[in-house]
Amino acid sequence: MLEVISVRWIKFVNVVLKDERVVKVTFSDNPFYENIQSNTAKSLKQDLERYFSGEKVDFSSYGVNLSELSDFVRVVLNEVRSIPYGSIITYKELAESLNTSPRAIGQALKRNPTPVIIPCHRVVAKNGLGGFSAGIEIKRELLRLEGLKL
DNA sequence: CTGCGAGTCAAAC
DNA sequence: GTTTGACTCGCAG
Repeated sequence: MLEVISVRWIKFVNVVLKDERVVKVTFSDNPFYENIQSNTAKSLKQDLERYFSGEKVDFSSYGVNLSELSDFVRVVLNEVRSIPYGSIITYKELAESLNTSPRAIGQALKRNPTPVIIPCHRVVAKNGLGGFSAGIEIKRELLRLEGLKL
């Protein structure tokens, strides 16, 4: 069962669900054709709309499908999911808590298929912003939504 | 301030 | 095997 959510923001944010688990999040200039059936998808759409209008929303209760990723990436992304709304951590700090290196963390984050749901934008460089697979301006705006500025 | 080299480690080639 | 980063640190100019 495949479902699609598309909500308007500075760009359209498109979320693809498979069997009520998030498999992919993308950003685009035009909306995706929606297909919303399950209660999970309905509730997620509402949560996304609330989040992008500036409300504090926690996505950690939604299921995510990470089966195509390596073990290392899964471990990193799981750790990232525990970062609370409105707070940030550096690549270095994440690396230290997982006994690896900042660059390896960056590699793993780049492979995050579901930005926002897995809040990889809350991981920043020690001095500055770091990068973002969907574009650095998206990351900056996500942080601003959560009341942070860099 | 800016630039460069080295350390680091998973992924990609 | 070698190269390449969503990084960081230290040390020159």
